[in-house]
Amino acid sequence: MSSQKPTVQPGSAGRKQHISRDDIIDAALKLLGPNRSVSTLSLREVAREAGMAPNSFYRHFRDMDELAVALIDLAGASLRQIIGEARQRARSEHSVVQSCTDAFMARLHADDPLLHIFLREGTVGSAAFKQAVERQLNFFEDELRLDLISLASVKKTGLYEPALTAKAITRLVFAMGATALDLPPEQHQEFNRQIVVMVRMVISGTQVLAKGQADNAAVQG
Amino acid sequence: MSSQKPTVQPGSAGRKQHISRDDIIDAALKLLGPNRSVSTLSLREVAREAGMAPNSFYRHFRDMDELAVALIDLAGASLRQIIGEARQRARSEHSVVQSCTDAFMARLHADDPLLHIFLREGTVGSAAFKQAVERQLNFFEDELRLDLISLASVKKTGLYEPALTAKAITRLVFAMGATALDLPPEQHQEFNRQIVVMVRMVISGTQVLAKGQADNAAVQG
DNA sequence: TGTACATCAGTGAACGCGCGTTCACTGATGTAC
DNA sequence: TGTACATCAGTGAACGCGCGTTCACTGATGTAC
Repeated sequence: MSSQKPTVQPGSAGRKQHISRDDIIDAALKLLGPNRSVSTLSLREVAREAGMAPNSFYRHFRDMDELAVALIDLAGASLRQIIGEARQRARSEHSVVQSCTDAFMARLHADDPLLHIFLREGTVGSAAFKQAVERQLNFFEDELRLDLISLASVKKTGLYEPALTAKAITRLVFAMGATALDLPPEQHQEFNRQIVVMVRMVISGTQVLAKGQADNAAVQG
Repeated sequence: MSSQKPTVQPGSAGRKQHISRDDIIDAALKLLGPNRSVSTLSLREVAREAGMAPNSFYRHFRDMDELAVALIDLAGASLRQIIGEARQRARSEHSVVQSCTDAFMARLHADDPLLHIFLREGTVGSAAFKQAVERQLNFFEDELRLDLISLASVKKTGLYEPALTAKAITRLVFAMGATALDLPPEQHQEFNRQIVVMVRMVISGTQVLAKGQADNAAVQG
């Protein structure tokens, strides 16, 4: 039960039968935990945790950067699935935005290392890494954009620049989420409230701007 | 004119006369440039750039982390001064928010390494580092809060939770700024437009929420 | 003014360490005949 | 069912490197007398 030792079963001979990409990814995630940064992981450390020789790493990834990109893609896919489920659930019950925000924050407070990387380290690292993060964020923005459009159509409200609105909400929520990772649990509830209000501000704002635009057009037209 | 060599004057004997904290900070900034991350700087590298022996570093900083905190404090102070000047200028002329946003983005596109660190690396690093970033952000939020209050009072508009509004704007602008660092110059203008619209959304939103609140109170009172 | 001395910001040399990467290897697995 | 062989994911050993940190030192500067 020693917590830091690599997880190698005692009976295993010198040579591992098979190592998969997922084994390596799992090892990396185990090491990352809630507070460590990807950039502080070393190839040897990951190999050690995966119970394999350091040079075996190269059979699966070109370098640590490629591993980092894999982690981000995984994090994005995982989070999007969760948000997607929340979106489905919300169709019938209550506000889509509220439901998605709840799901996001539940995940946030679950201390998922994948999400931590996504939120924290999107702006540092190699160009490839940053592009991977940006790509995942764009997926979110795109799905949210569609939500906002259908929401506006149902509620008969305006919507000023849907793409920009989606971007603002996404970036705001992710930025706030990143700082929330360092918050003590007793502040989670207040934090959740703040996020919801902020999102409401942006949505109310986009409706006002849309209305202003429509009024203008009416005057001119 | 070789670009990467440490800046040591040829005539200097083995021993430096005097090394200041600022010399070390300058060396760090020179190394950081537009794209490198603080966490990739080594003590020896900074010392080399400053033209001093590695161990001399300890005469000025406990470790690299203390240097990083010093950089952040510097970045915050510098940016706040610029924003402060923009705020003063705006008093008479035009919108405070517009003016501050302009100043922020001008600075952003000036490739100031200090600002890069501030925007990019606020969510990684040691606890002390993250707290330093958070502290600087809170300064911004506080000043913006006061601006928003006086703005609302002048324009006779409502203001729902000034502190939260200020926080939303600050975080949104900084998050967008961080991603903007990787944008090619020809997209700067479009980016600036997006930021301004986003801020307008939040401000319009807070006014709507305040109005809703007031109406509610009127009905109940 | 001169001398003795304390201070302390600078230094050179050395330490042990973990790192990424390379090399030639090995042995399990699948396939052709 | 056997046998020979190709493939290739695994390995151990070794490399050179830059790192953070330590130690005892030195010599410029300021101060007391």
